[in-house]
Amino acid sequence: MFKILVVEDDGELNRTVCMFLNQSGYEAVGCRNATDAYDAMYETVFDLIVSDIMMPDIDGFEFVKTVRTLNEEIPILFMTARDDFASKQRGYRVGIDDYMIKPIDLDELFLRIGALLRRAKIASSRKLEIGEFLMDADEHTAYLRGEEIPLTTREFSLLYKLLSYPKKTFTRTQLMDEFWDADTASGPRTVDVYMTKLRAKLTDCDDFEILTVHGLGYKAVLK
Amino acid sequence: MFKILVVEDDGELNRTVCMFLNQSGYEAVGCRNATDAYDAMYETVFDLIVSDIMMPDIDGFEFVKTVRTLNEEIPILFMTARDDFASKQRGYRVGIDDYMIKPIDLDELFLRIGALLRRAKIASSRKLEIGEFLMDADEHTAYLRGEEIPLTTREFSLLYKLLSYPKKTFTRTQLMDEFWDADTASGPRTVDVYMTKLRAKLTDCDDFEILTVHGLGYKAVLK
DNA sequence: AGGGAAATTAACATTTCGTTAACAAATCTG
DNA sequence: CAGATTTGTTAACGAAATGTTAATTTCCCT
Repeated sequence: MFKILVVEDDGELNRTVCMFLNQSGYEAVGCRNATDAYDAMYETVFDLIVSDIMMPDIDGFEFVKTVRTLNEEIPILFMTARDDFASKQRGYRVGIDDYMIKPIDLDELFLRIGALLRRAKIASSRKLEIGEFLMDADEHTAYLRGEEIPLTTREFSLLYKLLSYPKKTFTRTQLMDEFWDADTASGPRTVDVYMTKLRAKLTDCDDFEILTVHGLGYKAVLK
Repeated sequence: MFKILVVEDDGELNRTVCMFLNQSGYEAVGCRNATDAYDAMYETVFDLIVSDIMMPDIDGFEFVKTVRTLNEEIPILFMTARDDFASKQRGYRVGIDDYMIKPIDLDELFLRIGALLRRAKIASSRKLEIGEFLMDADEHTAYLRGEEIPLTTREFSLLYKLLSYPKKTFTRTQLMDEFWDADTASGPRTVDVYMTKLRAKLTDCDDFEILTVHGLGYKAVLK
């Protein structure tokens, strides 16, 4: 069971995110400000932090800075309001591991959290859920509305990767480096064929789609 | 968390820059002279140095020369009071990576630092944010007020480059050398077409603009 | 070894992108 | 101010990337 700390001063959003994460199999604790968050962290060891940037008193940057002096490893995901765009104090990049722009797409939040936990080698359950579509890396199966969609090994690996990092573009080479033997002689165009096959098998899935990034590769985007 | 050393004898500017960088999510340490800087570097490993040129006792050139004997990698950005071409040349000769002229535009400083860190491959994220405009190199996407602006590969590369070094003029040849194959037969006027296309796609963006430098090339300036 | 599934290649169709060329507009220069 | 040079813009063409299908090879399992 992974513990997630949600620091967000907007009560409604805080509640929404926590409820969603709890329903998704995580153990989420919500705090309305950084001070409460420090207290919570004093009591509990969290695996990941989701934090707002704009907060009264101590803002997200200050908060992260303090957290990082205590723990350099814990994955941190920032949430920022679109209005912050103008007034925002730049600085998405430092010390945090990922960020999302409000309004928060909960499915995407879930995927990003999964990816962060996996990357942090804290290995989360290897399930992936996007709307009515479900992938289970342990069972090596995919389901759409409860019905199994048979995928071959390659198909599964590729789709799982794309969906683990929604919107992120992968080149054919990146994908092949990861799932093919280093000494394989297969051409990069092989990937194209898999994308065609995946798209064909996923025509009934309205939760995401595989997009081509011309000249680069492919990415999955949630709908 | 990236650590930045700021070497500047003007106390007010030093304080301003450090405060700004700290608010932006970096960890900035200020020194008023080279000797103090050496001490600071003895204690801490920095990821980047911002240094004045004109300083009492040991000037910027001497300082950089010494730093480079110890660390050939660390990005160094010079700040100088006047647009002195000679010291600019001399700066690059002793191994600086970038150069800004006072008065320092803090937003621009932020972007340049980001670009340097990215180039040094230390930066965790490859996002670029200017006002309401956002570029994400991982997604290969650009957003204005949250709405995606579709860019082709070339368009993306060129804009990303220009915005990483605001106000810096790039010649058509420089840009083509970087993004076109070495053996390409394309003429430099090709770049013009992309600038037209970019300007057309960015008509709604008020945060910066692409300017022509007659007889030289193009640059992006923040507004 | 043989059958079947999966992986890969090859070939062709289709789409997208990059480039050029031509002319208009702007800018520089003497 | 006028000619020369540089740049802006557009549309059309050609090249390159991708989509798709089917045939061929490889891999696995019994």
